[in-house]
Order: sequence, then C-alpha cells, then structure tokens
Amino acid sequence: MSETTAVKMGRPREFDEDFALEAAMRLFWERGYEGTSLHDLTEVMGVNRASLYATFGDKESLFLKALARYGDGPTSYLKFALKEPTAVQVIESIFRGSVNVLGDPTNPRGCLSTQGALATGPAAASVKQALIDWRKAGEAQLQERLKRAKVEGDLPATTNIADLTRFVSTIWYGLGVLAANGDSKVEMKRVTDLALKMLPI
Amino acid sequence: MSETTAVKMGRPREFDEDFALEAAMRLFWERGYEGTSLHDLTEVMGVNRASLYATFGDKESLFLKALARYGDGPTSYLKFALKEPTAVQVIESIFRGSVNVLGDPTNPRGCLSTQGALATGPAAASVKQALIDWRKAGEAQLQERLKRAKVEGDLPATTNIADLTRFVSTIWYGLGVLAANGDSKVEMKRVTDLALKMLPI
DNA sequence: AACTTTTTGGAACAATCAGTTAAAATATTG
DNA sequence: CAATATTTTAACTGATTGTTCCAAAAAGTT
Repeated sequence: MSETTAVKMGRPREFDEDFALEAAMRLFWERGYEGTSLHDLTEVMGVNRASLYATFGDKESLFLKALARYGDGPTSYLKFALKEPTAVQVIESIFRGSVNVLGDPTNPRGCLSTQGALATGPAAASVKQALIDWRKAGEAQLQERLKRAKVEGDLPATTNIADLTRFVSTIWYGLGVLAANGDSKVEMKRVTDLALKMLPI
Repeated sequence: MSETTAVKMGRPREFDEDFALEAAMRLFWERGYEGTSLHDLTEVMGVNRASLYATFGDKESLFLKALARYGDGPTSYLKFALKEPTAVQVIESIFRGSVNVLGDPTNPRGCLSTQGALATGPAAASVKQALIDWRKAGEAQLQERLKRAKVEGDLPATTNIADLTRFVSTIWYGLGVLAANGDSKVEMKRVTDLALKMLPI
C-alpha cells in the first residue's frame, strides 16, 4: 500500500513540492534558464540545495519539470482551445488564452517557452533544444487540429494548413515579445482582434 | 591635425577593431548576452582581455556597441524600408528584409534584439531594458512613418495607426522565433506573404 | 640611444556558478 | 529504547564568471 497518503519514514519534508515547483517555474519564467541561479531557486522554492537535487534532479531536470508545469498550468488553455468545434473558434480561443496569460500583471512578462532559453551558451544547448521541441510540438498540435477542420469542412479545401498554422504561431510568438516589452493586455487584444478579422477563412 | 589617418604612437594593434566588433556581435547574436562569456569573446574577436576592455569597455558596453552595429548592419533594411513611397511598400520591405536576414543560413538563427536578453537575471537587467528600448524605438519609427502615410492619403483615414504598427511588429517579432526554431526562409516568406495579403489596407 | 606611448600576455582578483558530501536532525518501525 | 529511513544543514568542492593590474614588448619621438 504505497499510496500518496502512506506514512513515510524518516525526517519529514519542510517544504511543499508543489509550491516549490511552482516557484521555480515562475523564476525561470522571469529570468530565463541561464539567468536563474540555483541559489535564488532555493530561496524562492523554500528548499535547500541538497533537497532540491534529491527531489528534482539537477538544474536542467528542474527546468524541464517547470516547463511541464507551465504546459499544464498557464498554457493549459491550448488543450481546451483545440477542443473548440470550429477552426476559427480554436484560433480565437488560443489568442484569448494567450492574451489572458501574457497580459496578467501578476505573471512574469512574456512567455516561458521563448524567454527560457531562446539563445544560450553551449552549456545550455540541450535546454534551448528542448524549448524548440516544445514550441514545435505546440505547432504540430494546432496543425493536426486545423487539418481535421479541413476534413470536417469548416475550413475551405483550398486552405494551406501549414501556412495557416505557421501564421497563427507567428502571432502567438510575437505576442510573447510584446508582453516582454511591457505592452498591456488591451494592446495585445487589439492585435489578436485585428488578426482574427483578417484571417483568410 | 588629428585625423583618422594620423600616425599613432605606441605599440600598434594586432587586431582589427571592425572585425572584432563584428565577431562580438555575431557571438552575442548566437548565444545571447548571458550565454556569452568574455573568454569566448576574446577568442572569436582575436583580442586579449586587456585590449578588449581598453577598446570596448566592459561586457555591457561591448554588447551595446554590438547592438548598434546590428542596427547599422543586418537590420539596416529598416532605414531603407521607411523610405519606401507607400505604407504597403514600407511593410513589404520590412518583411522582405527581415526574412532575408533571418533566413540567411550564414547568420545565427533568430534576431539579436530578441535573443540577446529577452529574460535575464538581475545582473543583466539594464541590458534587457536596452533591448526593450531598442525594439520600441523600431516600433516608434514605423509608427511615425505610417502616420505620415495616413496624412499623405495612402492609408485610409479610418486606419488605426497604433494597431497597424503593433500588428506588423508582432509578426516581425514572431518571425524571429520562427527563425530560432530553425524554420527556413521559404517558410517565413509564406508567412509574410499571407500577412501582406490580409493587411487591412 | 633614451624617452613616451600604447598594446600585449598573463597572472591575479574576488565573486559566483552548479553540484557534492558528511554529519546532524527528525520522523517511523520493531 | 534501538534501528532504520529520510531530510536538513552547512561546509566544501572545482570550475568559471567578469574585471583589474602589471611588467614586458613594440612601436614612434626626440
């Protein structure tokens, strides 16, 4: 019976794993992978070095866990957006969710997937690549969904799915930089409103 | 007579200042501010530490000089684009120039202004801010030009200049991330072609 | 040849980096 | 209480960070 409620032997933890990972995610989000030091991580996470390594592994491993949490948390809107009934609604929903997260003043400015490690030194090359993969995976999910929309007839048969996907992704990424620039939610919303009006659909 | 051709006393330099700054720019471009070490800079620049400091100042100062060179070099297309006769041609020209630079396989992938320091630790906060200012300055120049286009009548009086500027900027920034993802020039061109077709003009 | 001026090479700097280790502390189990 | 298991504490790696300093080297000037 090794359940989550199982009584554990040994000295009990003085930190909350969930809280700690959330804090790590937000610090990486704000400062990027290379800009975040282990010392600062232990502080915001409320975890000492040794426990951090025992629980989350090394810095890269911790970052990947934080990234996964980012996908399940702040950017979970993507999962729901993909379930919308039509292509237009899917795109609308992605834009809405994105603007909501990026425009929330309680969040770090920008998007973890682009701020985390867009360009790095050789030591962080694998993290940079992981983020490329992460972004491309998002694009792939959208592309699959739009492809289905075409089959279902709610996108014209003439629509170039790859182009439309890349176009939406471009705006998506661009919003992240707008947010990093300090633009407000209202300003970002005006961009997505304009984009939706123009959409070749 | 203190001209540039003036004979200088002292031991002559063994490095070329222009070459060195170009090399620094490209390394920052590829690795970002925090991802670039002084050790690696001296190697690619062909300058020893002491001479680097004497000539370019500290790391931040060197980065700012590299950024200025980036503006005068790879992204000089902006200056020319703003001189185009109509708003549409201006935007077309920006997109074309951007795709050419970002899609050039001999260049580092992505855009220095977004890769340099989108998110950083506190130590690099001033560099991050300098890049925000740099990007916003670019937006401001475009906005001024589009405002003029409206006055000159080649944009409808109903056009919201701020919105149009931000929309073009968003795509501009987004292209940088596409490039960082490894997308090809052809793929980026298809994005800008689509955007131009959709432009509310 | 003696003196100035500038650059070079390399050592030295203190600070910080990610990561490890061993002992002390705190719990459960028998 | 004794044995076991886990976490905390804190010191300690060894490497790397950005920056400074200094004597030697290489040129021009007198």
